[in-house]
Amino acid sequence: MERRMGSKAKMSGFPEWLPEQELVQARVLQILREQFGLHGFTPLHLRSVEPVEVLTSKGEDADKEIYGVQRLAAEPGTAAKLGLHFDLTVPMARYVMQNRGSLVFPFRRYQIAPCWRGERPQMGRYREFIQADIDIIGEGSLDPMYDAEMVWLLAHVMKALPIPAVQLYVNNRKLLEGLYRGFGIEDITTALRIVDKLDKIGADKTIELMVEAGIATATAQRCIEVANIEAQDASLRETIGAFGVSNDLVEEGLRELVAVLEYGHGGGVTAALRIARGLDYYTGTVVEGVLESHPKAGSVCSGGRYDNLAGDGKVKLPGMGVSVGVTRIMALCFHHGLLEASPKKTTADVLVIVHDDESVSQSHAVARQLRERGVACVVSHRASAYGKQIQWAEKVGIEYVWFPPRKGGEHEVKNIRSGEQAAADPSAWTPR
RNA sequence: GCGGGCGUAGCUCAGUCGGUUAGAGCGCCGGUUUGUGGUACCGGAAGUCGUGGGUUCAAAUCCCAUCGCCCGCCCCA
Repeated sequence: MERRMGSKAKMSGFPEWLPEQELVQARVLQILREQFGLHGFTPLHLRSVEPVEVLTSKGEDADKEIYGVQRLAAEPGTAAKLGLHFDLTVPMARYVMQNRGSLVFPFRRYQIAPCWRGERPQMGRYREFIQADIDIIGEGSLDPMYDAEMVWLLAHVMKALPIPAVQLYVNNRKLLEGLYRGFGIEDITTALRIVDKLDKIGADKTIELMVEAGIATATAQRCIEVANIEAQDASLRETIGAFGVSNDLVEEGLRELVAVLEYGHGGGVTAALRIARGLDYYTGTVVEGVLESHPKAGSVCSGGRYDNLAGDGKVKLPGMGVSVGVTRIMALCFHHGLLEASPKKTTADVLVIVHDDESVSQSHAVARQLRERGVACVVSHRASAYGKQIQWAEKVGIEYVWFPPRKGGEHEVKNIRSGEQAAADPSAWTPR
């Protein structure tokens, strides 16, 4: 059966990296796993597919971006009962509900996995993308202190990655809702959606839209004043106090938000009251991070508190989680040249030269000896001229070329960057 | 889902008021260099001009359709 795999065209929204890029991403993933592990989060792999009801129950218009999954042989015209998850939080909530009897709370886990959304692709926005998601779930209740800890953890993790600086912005939905209620706004969701466009369309247009939605001009103006607030410390209390709105939501939201700010970031996290985004299951703290150098490229990490995602009438399983948009980060960094692609296109550090067809097995023996000691290497694919073999090593970014002994001579290693060549012992030599 | 742009060699593109065998740079392969790369010079391979149809003596070029990719909106990692 002769069939060529795929077409040469890229599939929009399904990014695939080159080896040198993939190696950089692998490093990023490794750091994320190390950091998450350091904080006691357990890696947990959950399935990619969920019943459609599970995926849609917590997001109103999320259904149109969900990819349905069914057998090719399914009855034509039938709606898919299964869908690919669009984030890692919703499946995790389902899992925690199902296994709550076997889990120990507060439950911490992380998962790094692809997610799928059927949106129109663009730079940094894909239909398949890797997300690194980390959550902590409480049983009955979850101390607001965890909100602060998770935001701190997110800031810490982003700093540990080999990427340009990320600025984190936090807000609190209780605070916003409390203020908006205090202003007399009833349809909070609509108001927030409009205000969220402030950056793009400007204040005048925003007010116009709000008035169209039945909000008084003066009220709309106050909303915009709120949206413009930024703070890095408890001075936020006075700023908010000036609006003269006092209710439980405002008090609670303010307390939580200030707690996040004061968790020891030293100003690394900014409260920005314009941040209203995130999936709509968030109930309190919300956080969002952008690359300082490219804030308009969208958020590269985000998260928040969700008190009602998991649990039913009887059990309450509130959670706090954040996730890192690995694919978006990689795409932005590659596109804008924000980080060096790996100089290497392979994991090998050494290329073992093959002198001639008769000594191939000798070269393989050297390679085995090196690998036993953890030195990554490959044997040259062809006993061509040394220059050709060295050239191949150069092309894939291998720094060392190993010459097995000839005619009873010694092993030699050449560093092809420096040009240095010297005798070496395969049972002792290590790169660098 | 709505709006706009673009599909010519592996990559980036030139060529388009229709006219002989469709070009460049980079990359790739080979040679100068009788087995130790990177530079330089010389040579070579490589294209159903996205696809289908139409107009014409003649289409990469004009018309229609279709598919794909990219950008903006929406939304979000």
